[in-house]
Amino acid sequence: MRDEKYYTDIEAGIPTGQFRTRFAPSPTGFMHLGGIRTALYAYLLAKKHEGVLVLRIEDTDQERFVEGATEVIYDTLKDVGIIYDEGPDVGGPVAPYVQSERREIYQAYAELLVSRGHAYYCFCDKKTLDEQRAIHQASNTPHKYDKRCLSLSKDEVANKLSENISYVIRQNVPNEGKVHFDDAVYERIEVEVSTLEDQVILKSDGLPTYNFANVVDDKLMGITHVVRGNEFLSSTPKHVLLYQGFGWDTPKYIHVPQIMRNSTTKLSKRDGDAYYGDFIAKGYLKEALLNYIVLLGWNPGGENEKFSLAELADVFGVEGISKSPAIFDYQKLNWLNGVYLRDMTDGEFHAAALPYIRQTVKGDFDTMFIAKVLKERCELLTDIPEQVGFIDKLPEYSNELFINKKMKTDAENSKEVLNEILVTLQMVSIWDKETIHTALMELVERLDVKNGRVLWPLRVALSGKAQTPGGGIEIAVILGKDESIKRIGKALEK
RNA sequence: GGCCCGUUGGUCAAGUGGUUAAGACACGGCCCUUUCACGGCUGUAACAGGGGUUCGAAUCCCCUACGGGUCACCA
Repeated sequence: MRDEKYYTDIEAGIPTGQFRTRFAPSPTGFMHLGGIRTALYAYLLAKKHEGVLVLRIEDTDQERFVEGATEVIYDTLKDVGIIYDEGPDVGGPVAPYVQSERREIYQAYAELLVSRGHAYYCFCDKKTLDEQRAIHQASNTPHKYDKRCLSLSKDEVANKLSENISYVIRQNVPNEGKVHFDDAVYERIEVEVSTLEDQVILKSDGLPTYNFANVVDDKLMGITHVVRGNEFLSSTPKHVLLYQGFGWDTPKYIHVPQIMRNSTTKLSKRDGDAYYGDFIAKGYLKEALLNYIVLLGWNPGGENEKFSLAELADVFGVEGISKSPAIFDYQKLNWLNGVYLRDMTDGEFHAAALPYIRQTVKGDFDTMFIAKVLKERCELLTDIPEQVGFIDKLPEYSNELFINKKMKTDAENSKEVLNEILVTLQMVSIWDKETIHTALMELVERLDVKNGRVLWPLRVALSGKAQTPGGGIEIAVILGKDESIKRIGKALEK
């Protein structure tokens, strides 16, 4: 048994008087969208309160260890702009920030809890426990550990320990009474302790379970506000009991609702919609993704929905967090992504779009101009290659495309008009938007028809598509005079 | 199954005893010297159900239904 000084030495470093929150992911190799949102909320609250965000790596499950997984966490947070003030790679006053490096601390605190009667050694092996569980499952009665090891005498425990029998330490939950805590989102939650089990707090490998490490670390790291997913709502009463056992105050809890794929299922790895990387690969801008995510489960109050990270730090607050789960809506994400794209300058958009344009456009074309007309009609960068595919090579198309009810065009009158267009364009000497526009508008006037009668056939002849970035005139500019005339001639052959 | 949480239009959601029940996405219509898109205007569409409390309930209470979470030596 360690003396009091041991504990006071550890606790001496606890920062006080500041708003401290943390993001505590397990290194699985991927960053779940829900996790990023939790991190974001924590970050924003820390910013708002001029506090500190701590990054803590929860790697107490050795079986799940994944090489390079912590780097994924660092990189993703850095990538989206969530800056933490303390963490394994940046240090801080309450290091280490990786749980596997804190095993002595957990062991010491587990022993402290045992000495106070709030925890006890348990020597039951897995087989015994599995059997018990099976019995309860068969009879459909709720399973709870029966506390049999609690009745072991001090000597019995000492003997077993000296015999090196494998053991765990369990929390000793009182037999009756209630526990409650106040959540910033869910308000007061109260449960009967009789519904709680004597959970394992220290595993036989000497490492703590999540529920224990979490409490010890949050206390020792001076965490004042805990932001986490609401899947932890049910285990929070057990945490509260642990705090009480130590004689510590509980932090403020802020449980946030889940992000769902649909009303019954969560976002999943299988559908490729759970991880940050999935979305970046699909062509989403991280700013748009982050902005969308923050809106899932939080309402800004006003009409504005587009926020930069800096703006969010200002307007974000727990009052706006909702209780019910939010369903992830691709349509709205796409829309928001499009908003971000359109808000770029032409230069920025060109830079972002160029790699995608170049996937299908290999020829010598004015990519700056292409990007300009593309910007207004693009929601996802990954849509671009298909959108501009016709530029290099006219795709096969059906004459049906010339038929457009609204434009009052059909195969016959398109043919007539295209002949006129051909003649008109051949006379255009300066091949730019203005000149072509003027020439064609004169044609429209001379034929005494609506614009669409002329421009729709032009678009189809030049692109072989009904939907294109830019209108007929713009496409003509992109393609150049020779190619444009060639394509119109081709259309006339059809 | 026990315990905990949730339920306003297809989706995100405002709303905290008296509102014509916001707004956004999506969808439809109209407009905009070119389809689509962008932009503008406009339309369709909701308080899960049932009991209370109250002069008056989306708002407070109870029940039911549905959905989610949790009940591991995972986090």
